[in-house]
Amino acid sequence: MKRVSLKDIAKMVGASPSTVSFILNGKASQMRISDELKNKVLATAKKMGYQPNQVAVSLRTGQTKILGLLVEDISNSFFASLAKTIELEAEEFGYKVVYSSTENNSKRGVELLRMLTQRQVDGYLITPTVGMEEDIEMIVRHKKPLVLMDRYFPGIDTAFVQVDNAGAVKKGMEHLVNKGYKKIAFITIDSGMIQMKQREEAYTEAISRSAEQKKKLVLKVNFAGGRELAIDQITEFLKKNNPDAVFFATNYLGILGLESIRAIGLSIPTDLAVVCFDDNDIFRLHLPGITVLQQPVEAIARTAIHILMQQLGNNKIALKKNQVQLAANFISREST
Amino acid sequence: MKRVSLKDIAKMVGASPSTVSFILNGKASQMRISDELKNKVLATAKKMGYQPNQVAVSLRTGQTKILGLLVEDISNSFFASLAKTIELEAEEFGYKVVYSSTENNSKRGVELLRMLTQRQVDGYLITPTVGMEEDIEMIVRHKKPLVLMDRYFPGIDTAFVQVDNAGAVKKGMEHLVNKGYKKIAFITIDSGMIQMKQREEAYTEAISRSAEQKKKLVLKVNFAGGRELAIDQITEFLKKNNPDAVFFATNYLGILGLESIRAIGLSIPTDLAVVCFDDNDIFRLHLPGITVLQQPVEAIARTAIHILMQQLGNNKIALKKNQVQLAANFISREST
DNA sequence: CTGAAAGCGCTTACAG
DNA sequence: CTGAAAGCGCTTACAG
Repeated sequence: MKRVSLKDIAKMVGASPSTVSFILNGKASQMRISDELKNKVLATAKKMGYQPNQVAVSLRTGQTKILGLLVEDISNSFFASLAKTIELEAEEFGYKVVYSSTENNSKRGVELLRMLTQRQVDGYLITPTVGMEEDIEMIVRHKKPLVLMDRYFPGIDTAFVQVDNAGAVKKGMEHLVNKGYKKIAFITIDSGMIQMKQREEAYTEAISRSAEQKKKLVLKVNFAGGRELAIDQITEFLKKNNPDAVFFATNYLGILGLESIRAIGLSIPTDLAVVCFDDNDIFRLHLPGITVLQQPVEAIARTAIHILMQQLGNNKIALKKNQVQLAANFISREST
Repeated sequence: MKRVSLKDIAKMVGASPSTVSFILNGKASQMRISDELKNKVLATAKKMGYQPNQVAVSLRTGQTKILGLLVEDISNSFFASLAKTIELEAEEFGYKVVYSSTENNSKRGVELLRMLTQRQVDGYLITPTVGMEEDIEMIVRHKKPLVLMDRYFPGIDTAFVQVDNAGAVKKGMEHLVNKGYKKIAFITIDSGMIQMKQREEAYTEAISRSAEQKKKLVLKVNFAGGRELAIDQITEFLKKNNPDAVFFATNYLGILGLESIRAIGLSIPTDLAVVCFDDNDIFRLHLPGITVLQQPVEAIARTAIHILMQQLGNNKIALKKNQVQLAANFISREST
């Protein structure tokens, strides 16, 4: 069964395709088309189950009404809720979102970006990885609507929205210091991306200000070997350095860290206090509950969409800034 | 900066658009185009950063090379990893996947389905909700490639892939019975979809076979009131009926249930044993670990893609069946 | 008030 | 070996 086209309907009612197109697009009165013809066309379209071919519409109008969203990993809870909120927000403006995961692999990221370009998306929402600089610059040069999220490239002038990483880590560190912890470790990943640098710098800064702790204690976990090896790295680090508190720089590090802490047999917070960046069902349900810096995911998504919509000329509200940092929420639980 | 088209390149090198098209599509030798021209075209395309307009290609060829995936909720870990595996598998066959969440809302589901149709996806992978019957039938009538996942409509003849729900619940119930539990409750949702019915029926069946337990003990949680109210329903049910074991029918019910159990102050498994359908980071990390029936997510995704590819005529391997049930993995932890 | 025509950017049978 | 032409299904300025 072939799908019915505009032309089919035109033939059926004995009008021209253009007239049918006007009617179906709600321009009947504007084009002073008779109500009789209008109703006939509408009825026929409905009866025949007409669905416009969006591919043709897109080619003709130059607009796909699709936004391309690239996140690091859609199966990570932070990115999943980011994607979900963005999808819902975009719908409000009549846009559909297609999303994919870069898996933090720049080759994959670049390929996906090109694919989005070839599919003619109207705008881009990207959490870039190292290595995507050139392709991002290309989008900027083409003056395509673009908002980076969670991170950005300091050397490239684009809109972006992220959590205030420095402020969040500062808040967490102050909490630990005030509670009297004197040997606070920071566990992060070996990444060149700005958001991880910001977090680590804030830790370094906090230590340099501390009267009690003189030495940084940083582990950069290498993920190349997979999950088990990552846990081993954390275990070894904790055993060797014996900190009294640990700050995990991302939610997945925190999850691995909890496994590691359990394997060693340390009890939280007596042997070791724990703070983690990003909230998560696991941290809430864990016994004891884990103290976290929760990212304002919904606000990040909403802000990103608003900035993008402004670039697309779809927004009434004029935003002042297109480079935004939003404060994290400090949630104190029993782990500290 | 406008994007460069085939025609631009043709003009640039002084050849016709058709020749350029053949070269760019790797048909140069087949069309006996001179190596000189070929290299010139390739070099020019590269230099000018040519990217084919897939919208135009799709309109012309009638193929988008896009699959539409509709899951219940992408921020649920089960569906997130399903989506991820499907995306990866589809890539192997040269297809891109666009996905969305129905949120178990049939109106939304139907709208999304139409949107996929209008976008001319080449095939559909759907976890349907109640109320999508008509639109699913429409797809079947149009003979569009379609595979349902996780559930299906008994009255509509489509391909589908799901876990063996009955077998999984049976396995879990036998485990509980063998461990000596005599008052086993089943907590599920108030859903008309087949997969939930299958799970509940298997519970009923197990109870009817049991020598020790005569009466079913079933709670159907109503989600309309949101998360907190759902927890309240579980709390009240557990307090009132005081079972010695509870079987949660989905992962999100299990998570809510753990909160509820904690709120009541019951200890697992002494006061109450727990088994849950679907595995999850939380169940693995929970103290005590939660015994689960893990769905073979990757196998489900792979099987679904293979069936779809067969329908699309892309597969070498001939599958015998297009309605598949796959066994769950029983993972015993400390909660039972 | 309504229709014929051009064109979006491609691919591919057809002609030479 | 290469080019001119048709056509995918729409939208929209133009003509009457």
